[in-house]
Amino acid sequence: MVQKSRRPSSVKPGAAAVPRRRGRPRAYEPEVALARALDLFRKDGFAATSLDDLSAATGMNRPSLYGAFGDKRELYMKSYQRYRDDARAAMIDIFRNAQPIRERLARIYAIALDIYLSGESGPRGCFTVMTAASEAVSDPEIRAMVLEGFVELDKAFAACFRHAKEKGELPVAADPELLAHMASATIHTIAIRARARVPRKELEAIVKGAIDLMCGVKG
Amino acid sequence: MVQKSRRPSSVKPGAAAVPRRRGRPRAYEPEVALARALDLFRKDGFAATSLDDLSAATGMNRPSLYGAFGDKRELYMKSYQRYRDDARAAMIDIFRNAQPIRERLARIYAIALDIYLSGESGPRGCFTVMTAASEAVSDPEIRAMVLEGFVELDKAFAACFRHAKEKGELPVAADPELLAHMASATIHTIAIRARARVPRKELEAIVKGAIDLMCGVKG
DNA sequence: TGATTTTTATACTGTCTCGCATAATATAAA
DNA sequence: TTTATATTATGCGAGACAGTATAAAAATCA
Repeated sequence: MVQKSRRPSSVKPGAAAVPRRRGRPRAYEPEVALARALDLFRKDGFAATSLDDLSAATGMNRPSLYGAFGDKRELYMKSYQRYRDDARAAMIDIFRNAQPIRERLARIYAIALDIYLSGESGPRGCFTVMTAASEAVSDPEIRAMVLEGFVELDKAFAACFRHAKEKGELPVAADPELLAHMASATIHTIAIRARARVPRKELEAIVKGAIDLMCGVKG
Repeated sequence: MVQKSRRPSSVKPGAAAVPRRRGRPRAYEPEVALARALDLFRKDGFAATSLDDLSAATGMNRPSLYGAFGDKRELYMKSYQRYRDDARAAMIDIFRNAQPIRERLARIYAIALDIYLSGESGPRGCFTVMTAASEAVSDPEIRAMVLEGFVELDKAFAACFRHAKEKGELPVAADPELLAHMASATIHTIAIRARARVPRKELEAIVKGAIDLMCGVKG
């Protein structure tokens, strides 16, 4: 459960030779460590995750953690950014390739459910929602990040609905921004319910109903 | 900021004489103390709220807290039950008196917003959602309470939509359970966004859009 | 080889944490 | 009064916690 302490000296052959750093080499890969930290934070949240836990999970001792990521709060914020980057990467081609709106929404929610339901010791939900529910109230900087997360999702959905409307898939009276809020609401409700271990089947039923309502049952 | 240490000896005149307890009288009223504890938990959550904080807020010293409510976890669970009782009480006459569905929903969401946006140091959102986002994953008993909270809300909304359908306010094709899930989703999204300090106006716009979508714009 | 640089490893510090043990206090009953 | 009971008040103790100081280790450079 620890990063292997001696990394293979192999360097990608074609890649430009990285000018070997000067001192003792790192025993960890920052990307891997950050992913492990994110795993922990997603499960228990900021306050209930100790530096000892983080140290054990990342295989880094305390001073290395500080050197690499700063204090606990900074590590949390970097973990959150990483979460957002991962989620964005998982969705990127959906938002790029234009498909029929219903298909598009179905794929988005399927990926969201994969993210929310993953985790060895139970589903972990959406990290944006978790952070909103905890640190966001008392920490302005974290609150700003969370708010940005909400807005980003709203905008992405709105773009989908606008596109669909132009294609004539939605009634002319349809309001893309409003529909986007409902699409986000659906994301939020399945994220929260996932943490209470509502089974995937039920969450999928909620998603299906939401799509029907937003796009019209006949589609 | 402390409960007055000597309570007025006045007993409700008409009420049956309470057979005075034997030992030293309590310096606190359990109901008041529980409300203060709930206030704290709603703001910072379980892990970030210390017994010292709780002691200060309730005006009870540590042993009294333990005597009255058990350990921190028990106090948290009792606070949560109290939250649910309060919310239920605030909604009771809405779910009893049958009104047009749109009016009914509007009133429910207005009360919900009052609850979510209250708090001296910023909006605190919905305690059910907060608990789902934190303790629910690792604590089965708390998870069960949270799940119950979701189900209770879903059922209450479903009853509203069923009633409206019988009255002919909704299309015959309308599915009350499905609409209930969307109504709950709307609750969840405004609860979460409230904690990120989204202004009330915006939350009200989301609510209005959701009602239009669920009930049909023409109403 | 020796000096320099960067990271790891160990251990420490002061603070906070929860839960409880003990003693003081205030009431009712005998 | 004295005794029994129920609460408050004080504070202890073992452990967890975040962050850091110091020393050892592993690499590059000269």
